[in-house]
Amino acid sequence: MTIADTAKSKATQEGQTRNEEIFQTAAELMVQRGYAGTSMGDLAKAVGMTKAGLYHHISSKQDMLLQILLHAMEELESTVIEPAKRIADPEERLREMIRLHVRGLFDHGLETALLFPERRHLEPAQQQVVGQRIQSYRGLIRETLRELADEGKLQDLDINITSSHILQTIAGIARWYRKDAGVTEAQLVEQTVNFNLFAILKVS
Amino acid sequence: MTIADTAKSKATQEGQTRNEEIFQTAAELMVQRGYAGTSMGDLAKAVGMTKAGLYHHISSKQDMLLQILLHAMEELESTVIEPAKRIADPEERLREMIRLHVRGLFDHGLETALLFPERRHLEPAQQQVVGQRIQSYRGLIRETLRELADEGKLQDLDINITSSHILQTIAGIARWYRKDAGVTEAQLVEQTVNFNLFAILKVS
DNA sequence: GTCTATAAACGGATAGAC
DNA sequence: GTCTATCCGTTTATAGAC
Repeated sequence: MTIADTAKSKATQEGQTRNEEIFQTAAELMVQRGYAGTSMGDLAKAVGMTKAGLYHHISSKQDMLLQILLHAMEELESTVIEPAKRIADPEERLREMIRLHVRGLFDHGLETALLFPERRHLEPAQQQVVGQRIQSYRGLIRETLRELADEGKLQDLDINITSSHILQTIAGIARWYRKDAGVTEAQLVEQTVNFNLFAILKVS
Repeated sequence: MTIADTAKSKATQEGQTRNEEIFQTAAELMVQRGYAGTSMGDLAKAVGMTKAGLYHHISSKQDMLLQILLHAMEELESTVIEPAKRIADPEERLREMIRLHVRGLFDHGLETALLFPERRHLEPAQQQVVGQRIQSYRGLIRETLRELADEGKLQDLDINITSSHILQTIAGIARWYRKDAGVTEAQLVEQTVNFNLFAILKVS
Protein backbone atom coordinates (compact mmCIF):
# COMPACT_ATOMS: atom_id res chain seq x y z
CA MET A 1 0.00 0.00 0.00
CA THR A 2 1.72 3.10 -1.25
CA ILE A 3 1.17 6.63 -0.04
CA ALA A 4 -0.75 7.44 -3.20
CA ASP A 5 -3.01 4.46 -2.54
CA THR A 6 -3.61 5.62 0.99
CA ALA A 7 -4.71 9.03 -0.17
CA LYS A 8 -6.95 7.63 -2.86
CA SER A 9 -8.57 5.03 -0.65
CA LYS A 10 -10.49 7.73 1.17
CA ALA A 11 -12.87 7.85 -1.78
CA THR A 12 -12.59 4.33 -3.16
CA GLN A 13 -11.27 1.00 -1.86
CA GLU A 14 -8.18 -1.14 -2.07
CA GLY A 15 -7.85 -4.04 -4.49
CA GLN A 16 -10.07 -2.47 -7.11
CA THR A 17 -9.43 -2.54 -10.80
CA ARG A 18 -9.38 0.79 -12.61
CA ASN A 19 -12.66 -0.21 -14.16
CA GLU A 20 -14.33 -0.78 -10.83
CA GLU A 21 -12.95 2.48 -9.53
CA ILE A 22 -14.45 4.39 -12.45
CA PHE A 23 -17.88 2.82 -12.11
CA GLN A 24 -17.96 3.22 -8.37
CA THR A 25 -16.81 6.84 -8.50
CA ALA A 26 -19.37 7.56 -11.21
CA ALA A 27 -22.10 6.06 -9.02
CA GLU A 28 -21.04 8.20 -6.08
CA LEU A 29 -21.01 11.39 -8.15
CA MET A 30 -24.40 10.58 -9.60
CA VAL A 31 -25.86 10.01 -6.15
CA GLN A 32 -24.68 13.49 -5.19
CA ARG A 33 -25.36 15.41 -8.43
CA GLY A 34 -27.64 13.22 -10.53
CA TYR A 35 -26.84 11.68 -13.92
CA ALA A 36 -27.52 14.84 -15.93
CA GLY A 37 -25.62 16.93 -13.39
CA THR A 38 -22.48 14.78 -13.60
CA SER A 39 -20.26 15.46 -16.63
CA MET A 40 -17.61 13.14 -17.98
CA GLY A 41 -15.16 15.91 -17.11
CA ASP A 42 -16.25 15.77 -13.47
CA LEU A 43 -15.79 12.01 -13.46
CA ALA A 44 -12.41 12.20 -15.19
CA LYS A 45 -11.18 14.66 -12.59
CA ALA A 46 -12.50 12.52 -9.73
CA VAL A 47 -10.60 9.43 -10.88
CA GLY A 48 -7.52 11.42 -11.95
CA MET A 49 -7.55 10.98 -15.70
CA THR A 50 -8.65 12.88 -18.77
CA LYS A 51 -12.03 12.52 -20.43
CA ALA A 52 -10.43 10.70 -23.35
CA GLY A 53 -8.81 8.23 -20.98
CA LEU A 54 -12.20 7.28 -19.60
CA TYR A 55 -13.41 6.16 -22.99
CA HIS A 56 -10.93 3.32 -23.02
CA HIS A 57 -13.02 1.81 -20.18
CA ILE A 58 -16.57 2.72 -21.19
CA SER A 59 -18.41 3.03 -24.50
CA SER A 60 -20.71 5.93 -23.60
CA LYS A 61 -22.04 7.83 -20.62
CA GLN A 62 -25.46 6.30 -21.05
CA ASP A 63 -24.06 2.78 -21.29
CA MET A 64 -22.07 3.45 -18.13
CA LEU A 65 -25.33 4.32 -16.38
CA LEU A 66 -26.88 1.10 -17.66
CA GLN A 67 -23.93 -0.93 -16.34
CA ILE A 68 -24.17 0.81 -12.97
CA LEU A 69 -27.90 0.16 -12.70
CA LEU A 70 -27.56 -3.48 -13.79
CA HIS A 71 -24.80 -3.95 -11.24
CA ALA A 72 -26.94 -2.31 -8.57
CA MET A 73 -29.82 -4.59 -9.49
CA GLU A 74 -27.63 -7.69 -9.26
CA GLU A 75 -26.43 -6.56 -5.89
CA LEU A 76 -30.02 -6.02 -4.75
CA GLU A 77 -31.01 -9.44 -6.01
CA SER A 78 -28.14 -11.32 -4.43
CA THR A 79 -27.96 -9.49 -1.10
CA VAL A 80 -31.63 -8.64 -0.49
CA ILE A 81 -34.11 -10.47 -2.71
CA GLU A 82 -32.61 -13.97 -2.68
CA PRO A 83 -31.97 -14.07 1.08
CA ALA A 84 -35.45 -12.66 1.71
CA LYS A 85 -37.14 -15.27 -0.46
CA ARG A 86 -35.76 -17.96 1.83
CA ILE A 87 -37.66 -16.52 4.80
CA ALA A 88 -41.10 -18.06 5.20
CA ASP A 89 -42.60 -15.72 7.80
CA PRO A 90 -43.77 -12.51 6.10
CA GLU A 91 -43.11 -10.24 9.07
CA GLU A 92 -39.57 -11.51 9.39
CA ARG A 93 -39.09 -11.40 5.61
CA LEU A 94 -40.14 -7.74 5.41
CA ARG A 95 -37.92 -6.82 8.34
CA GLU A 96 -34.94 -8.48 6.66
CA MET A 97 -35.62 -6.89 3.27
CA ILE A 98 -35.56 -3.42 4.76
CA ARG A 99 -32.58 -4.16 6.98
CA LEU A 100 -30.53 -5.71 4.19
CA HIS A 101 -31.41 -3.03 1.67
CA VAL A 102 -30.41 -0.16 3.97
CA ARG A 103 -27.30 -2.04 5.10
CA GLY A 104 -26.40 -2.54 1.42
CA LEU A 105 -26.73 1.18 0.70
CA PHE A 106 -23.86 1.86 3.07
CA ASP A 107 -21.81 -1.18 2.08
CA HIS A 108 -21.93 -0.41 -1.64
CA GLY A 109 -21.77 3.37 -2.04
CA LEU A 110 -25.52 4.07 -2.12
CA GLU A 111 -25.64 2.88 -5.71
CA THR A 112 -28.93 0.99 -5.45
CA ALA A 113 -30.56 4.34 -4.67
CA LEU A 114 -29.79 5.38 -8.28
CA LEU A 115 -32.21 2.75 -9.59
CA PHE A 116 -35.25 4.88 -8.92
CA PRO A 117 -34.40 8.45 -9.95
CA GLU A 118 -31.91 7.83 -12.78
CA ARG A 119 -33.56 5.05 -14.71
CA ARG A 120 -35.34 7.70 -16.81
CA HIS A 121 -32.06 8.62 -18.55
CA LEU A 122 -31.80 5.22 -20.26
CA GLU A 123 -33.23 4.38 -23.66
CA PRO A 124 -36.82 3.05 -23.45
CA ALA A 125 -35.74 -0.53 -24.15
CA GLN A 126 -33.06 -0.36 -21.45
CA GLN A 127 -35.51 1.28 -19.06
CA GLN A 128 -37.80 -1.65 -19.53
CA VAL A 129 -35.11 -4.20 -18.75
CA VAL A 130 -34.18 -2.45 -15.51
CA GLY A 131 -37.79 -1.57 -14.78
CA GLN A 132 -38.93 -5.19 -14.96
CA ARG A 133 -36.32 -6.28 -12.44
CA ILE A 134 -37.32 -3.44 -10.12
CA GLN A 135 -40.94 -4.48 -10.51
CA SER A 136 -39.99 -7.96 -9.44
CA TYR A 137 -38.57 -6.49 -6.22
CA ARG A 138 -41.69 -4.39 -5.70
CA GLY A 139 -43.70 -7.53 -6.38
CA LEU A 140 -41.96 -9.32 -3.55
CA ILE A 141 -42.72 -6.44 -1.21
CA ARG A 142 -46.37 -6.38 -2.28
CA GLU A 143 -46.68 -10.14 -1.91
CA THR A 144 -45.21 -9.93 1.56
CA LEU A 145 -47.68 -7.19 2.50
CA ARG A 146 -50.48 -9.34 1.08
CA GLU A 147 -49.41 -12.27 3.26
CA LEU A 148 -49.34 -9.97 6.29
CA ALA A 149 -52.85 -8.83 5.40
CA ASP A 150 -54.00 -12.46 5.19
CA GLU A 151 -52.61 -13.05 8.65
CA GLY A 152 -54.51 -9.98 9.90
CA LYS A 153 -51.22 -8.26 10.72
CA LEU A 154 -51.41 -5.41 8.17
CA GLN A 155 -52.70 -2.00 9.16
CA ASP A 156 -55.52 -0.50 7.09
CA LEU A 157 -53.18 0.50 4.25
CA ASP A 158 -53.20 0.25 0.46
CA ILE A 159 -50.59 -2.28 -0.58
CA ASN A 160 -49.41 -0.44 -3.70
CA ILE A 161 -49.01 2.94 -2.06
CA THR A 162 -47.42 1.42 1.01
CA SER A 163 -44.80 -0.40 -1.04
CA SER A 164 -43.86 2.95 -2.61
CA HIS A 165 -43.63 4.58 0.80
CA ILE A 166 -41.33 1.84 2.06
CA LEU A 167 -39.04 2.16 -0.95
CA GLN A 168 -38.98 5.94 -0.60
CA THR A 169 -37.84 5.84 3.01
CA ILE A 170 -35.00 3.54 1.94
CA ALA A 171 -33.89 5.20 -1.32
CA GLY A 172 -34.45 8.62 0.24
CA ILE A 173 -31.63 7.95 2.69
CA ALA A 174 -29.13 8.47 -0.13
CA ARG A 175 -30.55 11.98 -0.63
CA TRP A 176 -30.20 13.28 2.87
CA TYR A 177 -27.61 11.11 4.64
CA ARG A 178 -24.14 12.60 4.94
CA LYS A 179 -21.38 10.89 6.87
CA ASP A 180 -20.64 13.97 8.96
CA ALA A 181 -24.06 14.38 10.60
CA GLY A 182 -24.38 12.79 14.02
CA VAL A 183 -26.07 9.62 12.82
CA THR A 184 -24.40 6.24 12.63
CA GLU A 185 -25.09 3.70 9.92
CA ALA A 186 -26.24 1.09 12.41
CA GLN A 187 -28.66 3.55 13.94
CA LEU A 188 -30.08 4.43 10.55
CA VAL A 189 -30.56 0.78 9.65
CA GLU A 190 -32.40 0.11 12.89
CA GLN A 191 -34.51 3.27 12.73
CA THR A 192 -35.55 2.69 9.13
CA VAL A 193 -36.60 -0.88 9.91
CA ASN A 194 -38.54 0.25 12.95
CA PHE A 195 -40.21 3.24 11.30
CA ASN A 196 -41.56 1.09 8.49
CA LEU A 197 -42.60 -1.86 10.63
CA PHE A 198 -44.33 0.41 13.12
CA ALA A 199 -46.24 1.88 10.16
CA ILE A 200 -47.23 -1.44 8.65
CA LEU A 201 -47.90 -3.87 11.47
CA LYS A 202 -51.08 -3.96 13.43
CA VAL A 203 -50.52 -4.20 17.12
CA SER A 204 -52.00 -7.34 18.52
CA MET B 1 -62.36 31.25 -22.69
CA THR B 2 -61.09 30.55 -26.18
CA ILE B 3 -60.35 27.18 -27.70
CA ALA B 4 -56.63 27.86 -27.51
CA ASP B 5 -57.03 28.62 -23.80
CA THR B 6 -58.94 25.40 -23.35
CA ALA B 7 -56.15 23.40 -24.91
CA LYS B 8 -53.46 25.16 -22.93
CA SER B 9 -55.29 24.96 -19.63
CA LYS B 10 -54.65 21.24 -19.50
CA ALA B 11 -51.11 22.01 -18.50
CA THR B 12 -51.45 25.39 -16.79
CA GLN B 13 -54.40 27.43 -15.45
CA GLU B 14 -56.61 30.33 -16.44
CA GLY B 15 -55.98 33.86 -15.27
CA GLN B 16 -52.21 33.44 -15.11
CA THR B 17 -49.70 36.01 -16.22
CA ARG B 18 -47.12 34.89 -18.75
CA ASN B 19 -44.57 35.07 -15.98
CA GLU B 20 -46.52 32.69 -13.76
CA GLU B 21 -47.04 30.35 -16.67
CA ILE B 22 -43.31 30.19 -17.33
CA PHE B 23 -42.37 29.53 -13.72
CA GLN B 24 -45.07 26.95 -13.21
CA THR B 25 -44.23 25.13 -16.44
CA ALA B 26 -40.55 25.17 -15.52
CA ALA B 27 -41.39 23.66 -12.13
CA GLU B 28 -43.42 20.89 -13.75
CA LEU B 29 -40.66 20.07 -16.22
CA MET B 30 -38.08 20.00 -13.45
CA VAL B 31 -40.21 17.65 -11.37
CA GLN B 32 -40.24 15.26 -14.32
CA ARG B 33 -36.68 15.66 -15.64
CA GLY B 34 -34.71 17.42 -12.91
CA TYR B 35 -33.06 20.85 -13.12
CA ALA B 36 -29.98 19.68 -15.01
CA GLY B 37 -32.13 17.57 -17.32
CA THR B 38 -34.39 20.49 -18.31
CA SER B 39 -32.96 22.85 -20.95
CA MET B 40 -34.18 26.36 -21.63
CA GLY B 41 -35.07 25.06 -25.09
CA ASP B 42 -37.37 22.44 -23.55
CA LEU B 43 -39.02 25.14 -21.45
CA ALA B 44 -39.35 27.52 -24.40
CA LYS B 45 -41.09 24.85 -26.44
CA ALA B 46 -43.39 23.95 -23.55
CA VAL B 47 -44.63 27.54 -23.16
CA GLY B 48 -44.67 28.21 -26.89
CA MET B 49 -41.91 30.79 -27.26
CA THR B 50 -38.29 30.90 -28.30
CA LYS B 51 -35.39 30.64 -25.87
CA ALA B 52 -34.58 34.31 -26.40
CA GLY B 53 -38.15 35.27 -25.55
CA LEU B 54 -37.84 33.56 -22.17
CA TYR B 55 -34.97 35.81 -21.17
CA HIS B 56 -37.25 38.80 -21.18
CA HIS B 57 -38.95 37.19 -18.15
CA ILE B 58 -36.01 35.65 -16.29
CA SER B 59 -32.41 36.62 -15.72
CA SER B 60 -30.84 33.16 -15.73
CA LYS B 61 -31.77 29.52 -15.43
CA GLN B 62 -30.26 29.33 -11.97
CA ASP B 63 -32.10 32.44 -10.81
CA MET B 64 -35.32 30.95 -12.13
CA LEU B 65 -34.69 27.89 -9.95
CA LEU B 66 -34.13 30.16 -6.96
CA GLN B 67 -37.41 31.99 -7.62
CA ILE B 68 -39.25 28.67 -7.97
CA LEU B 69 -37.82 27.34 -4.71
CA LEU B 70 -38.53 30.59 -2.85
CA HIS B 71 -42.08 30.52 -4.17
CA ALA B 72 -42.44 26.89 -3.12
CA MET B 73 -41.14 27.78 0.31
CA GLU B 74 -43.65 30.64 0.67
CA GLU B 75 -46.42 28.31 -0.36
CA LEU B 76 -45.27 25.76 2.20
CA GLU B 77 -45.14 28.43 4.88
CA SER B 78 -48.57 29.91 4.16
CA THR B 79 -50.48 26.70 3.45
CA VAL B 80 -48.78 24.24 5.81
CA ILE B 81 -46.56 25.82 8.45
CA GLU B 82 -48.72 28.78 9.51
CA PRO B 83 -51.96 26.79 9.74
CA ALA B 84 -50.14 24.02 11.61
CA LYS B 85 -48.65 26.43 14.15
CA ARG B 86 -52.17 27.39 15.20
CA ILE B 87 -52.92 23.82 16.24
CA ALA B 88 -52.10 23.20 19.88
CA ASP B 89 -52.39 19.42 20.05
CA PRO B 90 -49.21 17.83 18.61
CA GLU B 91 -50.91 14.73 17.23
CA GLU B 92 -53.48 16.81 15.41
CA ARG B 93 -50.77 19.27 14.27
CA LEU B 94 -48.63 16.52 12.76
CA ARG B 95 -51.63 14.98 11.03
CA GLU B 96 -52.52 18.34 9.50
CA MET B 97 -48.95 19.10 8.41
CA ILE B 98 -48.75 15.87 6.46
CA ARG B 99 -52.27 16.21 5.09
CA LEU B 100 -51.78 19.82 3.99
CA HIS B 101 -48.34 19.20 2.53
CA VAL B 102 -49.48 16.26 0.37
CA ARG B 103 -52.68 18.10 -0.59
CA GLY B 104 -50.52 21.09 -1.60
CA LEU B 105 -48.32 18.90 -3.82
CA PHE B 106 -51.34 18.17 -6.00
CA ASP B 107 -52.82 21.66 -5.80
CA HIS B 108 -49.61 23.41 -6.86
CA GLY B 109 -47.95 21.21 -9.45
CA LEU B 110 -45.67 19.24 -7.10
CA GLU B 111 -43.31 22.22 -6.88
CA THR B 112 -42.58 21.94 -3.16
CA ALA B 113 -41.07 18.53 -3.92
CA LEU B 114 -38.30 20.36 -5.83
CA LEU B 115 -37.04 21.90 -2.58
CA PHE B 116 -35.21 18.77 -1.55
CA PRO B 117 -33.51 17.35 -4.65
CA GLU B 118 -32.83 20.53 -6.65
CA ARG B 119 -31.52 22.88 -4.00
CA ARG B 120 -28.01 21.57 -4.74
CA HIS B 121 -27.98 23.39 -8.09
CA LEU B 122 -28.04 26.83 -6.42
CA GLU B 123 -24.99 28.86 -5.43
CA PRO B 124 -23.86 28.09 -1.85
CA ALA B 125 -25.20 31.42 -0.53
CA GLN B 126 -28.59 30.80 -2.15
CA GLN B 127 -28.60 27.21 -0.90
CA GLN B 128 -28.19 28.52 2.57
CA VAL B 129 -31.12 30.93 2.28
CA VAL B 130 -33.44 28.18 1.09
CA GLY B 131 -31.85 25.65 3.44
CA GLN B 132 -32.52 27.75 6.51
CA ARG B 133 -36.19 28.05 5.69
CA ILE B 134 -36.43 24.32 5.11
CA GLN B 135 -34.70 23.79 8.44
CA SER B 136 -37.37 25.89 10.07
CA TYR B 137 -40.00 23.51 8.68
CA ARG B 138 -38.01 20.50 9.84
CA GLY B 139 -37.70 22.23 13.19
CA LEU B 140 -41.47 22.40 13.50
CA ILE B 141 -41.75 18.70 12.70
CA ARG B 142 -39.05 17.86 15.25
CA GLU B 143 -40.68 20.03 17.90
CA THR B 144 -43.98 18.33 17.28
CA LEU B 145 -42.37 14.91 17.60
CA ARG B 146 -40.71 16.10 20.82
CA GLU B 147 -44.08 17.15 22.23
CA LEU B 148 -45.52 13.78 21.30
CA ALA B 149 -42.60 12.13 23.09
CA ASP B 150 -43.30 14.24 26.17
CA GLU B 151 -46.89 13.04 26.13
CA GLY B 152 -45.65 9.46 25.86
CA LYS B 153 -47.27 9.08 22.44
CA LEU B 154 -44.08 8.69 20.35
CA GLN B 155 -42.80 5.28 19.39
CA ASP B 156 -39.20 4.41 20.22
CA LEU B 157 -37.81 6.46 17.31
CA ASP B 158 -35.02 8.96 16.80
CA ILE B 159 -36.57 12.37 16.18
CA ASN B 160 -34.05 13.55 13.57
CA ILE B 161 -34.16 10.43 11.46
CA THR B 162 -37.92 10.17 11.78
CA SER B 163 -38.43 13.73 10.54
CA SER B 164 -36.37 12.83 7.45
CA HIS B 165 -38.42 9.71 6.87
CA ILE B 166 -41.65 11.68 7.06
CA LEU B 167 -40.41 14.27 4.58
CA GLN B 168 -39.18 11.54 2.22
CA THR B 169 -42.56 9.81 2.08
CA ILE B 170 -44.12 13.16 1.16
CA ALA B 171 -41.55 14.54 -1.31
CA GLY B 172 -41.09 11.05 -2.74
CA ILE B 173 -44.66 11.11 -4.02
CA ALA B 174 -43.59 13.53 -6.77
CA ARG B 175 -41.09 10.92 -7.96
CA TRP B 176 -43.42 8.00 -8.43
CA TYR B 177 -46.95 9.41 -8.69
CA ARG B 178 -48.36 9.65 -12.19
CA LYS B 179 -51.94 10.70 -12.84
CA ASP B 180 -52.69 7.65 -14.96
CA ALA B 181 -52.01 4.94 -12.35
CA GLY B 182 -55.06 3.75 -10.48
CA VAL B 183 -54.56 5.95 -7.43
CA THR B 184 -56.62 9.02 -6.61
CA GLU B 185 -55.20 12.13 -4.99
CA ALA B 186 -57.55 11.87 -2.03
CA GLN B 187 -56.49 8.27 -1.45
CA LEU B 188 -52.83 9.22 -1.57
CA VAL B 189 -53.35 12.03 0.94
CA GLU B 190 -55.14 9.72 3.32
CA GLN B 191 -52.69 6.84 2.91
CA THR B 192 -49.64 9.04 3.43
CA VAL B 193 -51.12 10.55 6.60
CA ASN B 194 -52.01 7.11 7.91
CA PHE B 195 -48.69 5.46 7.02
CA ASN B 196 -46.72 8.11 8.86
CA LEU B 197 -49.00 8.34 11.87
CA PHE B 198 -49.10 4.56 12.22
CA ALA B 199 -45.29 4.65 12.24
CA ILE B 200 -44.98 7.42 14.78
CA LEU B 201 -47.76 7.02 17.31
CA LYS B 202 -47.70 4.59 20.13
CA VAL B 203 -50.88 2.66 20.50
CA SER B 204 -52.50 3.32 23.80
C1' DG C 1 -42.70 41.08 -25.45
C1' DT C 2 -41.21 38.23 -28.87
C1' DC C 3 -38.38 37.24 -32.71
C1' DT C 4 -33.87 35.96 -35.64
C1' DA C 5 -29.25 35.48 -35.27
C1' DT C 6 -25.26 34.53 -32.95
C1' DA C 7 -21.74 34.48 -29.41
C1' DA C 8 -19.34 31.76 -25.93
C1' DA C 9 -18.89 27.84 -23.20
C1' DC C 10 -19.73 23.17 -22.25
C1' DG C 11 -20.50 18.30 -22.98
C1' DG C 12 -20.06 13.78 -25.15
C1' DA C 13 -17.21 11.46 -28.00
C1' DT C 14 -13.18 10.21 -31.33
C1' DA C 15 -8.36 10.21 -33.71
C1' DG C 16 -4.01 9.19 -33.28
C1' DA C 17 0.53 9.59 -30.75
C1' DC C 18 3.06 7.39 -27.06
C1' DG D 1 -3.93 2.46 -20.90
C1' DT D 2 -3.51 7.28 -20.99
C1' DC D 3 -2.53 11.52 -23.20
C1' DT D 4 -3.15 15.87 -26.42
C1' DA D 5 -5.86 17.72 -29.68
C1' DT D 6 -10.03 18.28 -31.78
C1' DC D 7 -14.81 17.63 -33.64
C1' DC D 8 -19.43 18.81 -33.27
C1' DG D 9 -23.90 19.14 -31.29
C1' DT D 10 -26.16 21.40 -27.37
C1' DT D 11 -26.81 24.86 -23.97
C1' DT D 12 -26.88 29.24 -21.67
C1' DA D 13 -27.20 33.74 -22.67
C1' DT D 14 -27.08 38.26 -25.35
C1' DA D 15 -27.68 41.77 -29.32
C1' DG D 16 -30.60 44.09 -31.87
C1' DA D 17 -34.74 44.30 -35.12
C1' DC D 18 -39.77 44.54 -34.97
